[in-house]
Amino acid sequence: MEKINIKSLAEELNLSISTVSRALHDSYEISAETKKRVVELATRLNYVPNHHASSLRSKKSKMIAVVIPEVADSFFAQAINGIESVAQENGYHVLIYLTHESLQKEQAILKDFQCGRVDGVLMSISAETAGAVHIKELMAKGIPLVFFDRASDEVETARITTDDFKSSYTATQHLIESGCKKIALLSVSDSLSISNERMAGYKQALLDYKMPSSPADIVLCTHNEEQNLQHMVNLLQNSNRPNGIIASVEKLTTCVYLACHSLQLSIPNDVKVVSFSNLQSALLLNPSLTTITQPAFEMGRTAATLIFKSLKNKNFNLKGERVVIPSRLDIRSSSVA
Amino acid sequence: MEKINIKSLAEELNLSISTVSRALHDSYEISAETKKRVVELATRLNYVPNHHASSLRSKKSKMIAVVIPEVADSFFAQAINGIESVAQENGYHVLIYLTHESLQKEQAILKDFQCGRVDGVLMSISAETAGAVHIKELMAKGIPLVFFDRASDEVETARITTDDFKSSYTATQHLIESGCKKIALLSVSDSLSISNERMAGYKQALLDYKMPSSPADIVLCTHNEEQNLQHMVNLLQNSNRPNGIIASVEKLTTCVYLACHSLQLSIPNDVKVVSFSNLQSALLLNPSLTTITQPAFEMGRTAATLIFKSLKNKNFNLKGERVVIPSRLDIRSSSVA
DNA sequence: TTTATATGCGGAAACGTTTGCGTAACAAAT
DNA sequence: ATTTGTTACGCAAACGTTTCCGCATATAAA
Repeated sequence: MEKINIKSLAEELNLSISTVSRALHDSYEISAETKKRVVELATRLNYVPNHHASSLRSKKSKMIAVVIPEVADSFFAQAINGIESVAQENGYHVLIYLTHESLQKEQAILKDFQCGRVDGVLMSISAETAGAVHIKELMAKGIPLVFFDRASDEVETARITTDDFKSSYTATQHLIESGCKKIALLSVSDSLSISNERMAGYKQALLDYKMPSSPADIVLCTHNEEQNLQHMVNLLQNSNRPNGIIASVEKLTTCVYLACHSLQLSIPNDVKVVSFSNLQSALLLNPSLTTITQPAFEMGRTAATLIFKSLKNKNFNLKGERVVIPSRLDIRSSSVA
Repeated sequence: MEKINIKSLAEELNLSISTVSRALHDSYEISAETKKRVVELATRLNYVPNHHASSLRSKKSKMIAVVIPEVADSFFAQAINGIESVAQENGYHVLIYLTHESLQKEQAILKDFQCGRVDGVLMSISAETAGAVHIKELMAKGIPLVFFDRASDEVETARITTDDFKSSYTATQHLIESGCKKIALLSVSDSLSISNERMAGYKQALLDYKMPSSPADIVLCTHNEEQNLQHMVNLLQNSNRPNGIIASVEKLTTCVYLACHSLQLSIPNDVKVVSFSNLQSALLLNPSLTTITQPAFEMGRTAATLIFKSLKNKNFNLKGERVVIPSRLDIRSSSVA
């Protein structure tokens, strides 16, 4: 079985290479009959166009990259689902890159994109990411980029987020109205805009309700489970412990529940809990967990939709695009009065 | 800023294109001094090699594809993590494809791979997948493929699985020893080898313990949550309802818990539950869930490791490779006597 | 002195496409 | 009869690499 490419098709049909190429692309310059002949032979011989050659020539890769910190979180898993579905609809392919919250990896990954490997990038920055030169450099090369969830404030481009401030405010408010007098916020970064938004919403709620706000109530967690658990235990066995906790990321829920369990503190009687979480199983927890559910799938979809819009329409400017998809507070047992 | 490629580097340095290329690849034919000059200029000018050109010429894409049914499951999320980590170590890139359990999509995706887009494929087949011509066709083109978790029996290649038969046997045994007299198995496919293994383990345990085995106890679930819930309710409000349930995939857990809750059946008193699940939050459920925890991350890692082994070493044969990584039964409240 | 051997580099083809430009044939308009 | 236009196609140049050759020069072996 010899190699089957555009050239061999052309020879077989006594046509030129260009005609075959155009026929396969359904060009208007080619007669219907010729098109039919070409397509027929192509399918018969099981012709599959070489993607590298066409990418090289056309400078379009038909690929987008998704750069995220981690995929172990159900938020990103659902987001990927959304992204992939849109990509498939548009005939695009999806590359996945995990930064593991490392700025250095993020830089290396973006740098590589300068070779034209991908036509566009969907990104949620790492917790470490402070500067943004690597992002700007990539965009300067003409590669469109849209942020979803975690965005960099230093870069002017589209960003799909959820209403972090508001949902955090609502969560805090909910805890206050449930009788909490001292509310702790578990954060995972002090630089991420998303974390700051959540923190701001929390603070604003405390302010509006004339609650004392102490810096000690804002706990910066790490990426080490054991360490976080220890943190939590320390926090909760303090005499001046909080009676309300907001976990600003899904995976911190486990620590809170475990710490409470080991200290024999009752949720929600001793301490009420609400968590930013997309866990399907939140309502099965003991007690069922009040969550701020983010529209992960939709965020993925709209981020992808937006990037394709800019890829199809070159003079569509991503700069001003700001899509905010609201989260939902699902009140369950962990926070009731 | 003019285009910066190998040619412009060569001109700038008064070297030939081939020399520059060789220098960048650290070829032995090039003097140390020349190499230094080239590399220095390359980094100074921020040169990034064009991946499409090199792939076209060298016929190596430095990409692998991961083809899975869904990513919403925490098993696949963790597996992706494992795969990506190994890929990054090897300088490879990871393409993600979701079949959404559709054979047709799976076929289209694999067909596309024939263009040389990827050097290798990691795959977990869809529940629909019966035949395997599309897989064989791809492998006939010389693209190595390794299965992880869900494999096709018709294809001779490496497969990374967990000990489905044994872990299912163990789970059943555990329920029997906890006093269950009638145990239902919730399956999601009657064709997937993995499902059949789990079913066989279950049946064998029943046999060994001289328990009656009824076809009605094996419930084939769908991909529709509502429908499954209804199924579950029907099953459990039957007068002859089971008092033990094994959920062979993670997402079925929710249905079971919800159905029990709505029927006011107590877990584990009225019905004991164990589930194949990788949910971090299993121990936080109400009651905490006994799980068969699959080594998802490790399975991803070894699958990836194996494919790279075959990519590096052309005469390494994947055919006979069978890696079985044991799952772990984590006994918790949902199944205690 | 001749013959090998290694070292360091350049020329040019090839990988499989896409695409700008040219052109033959024929019809319609002037 | 000439011009203009349309349709349908071919030629050949890119795209940026990798790699097979070839070819000097230098050193070592014969």
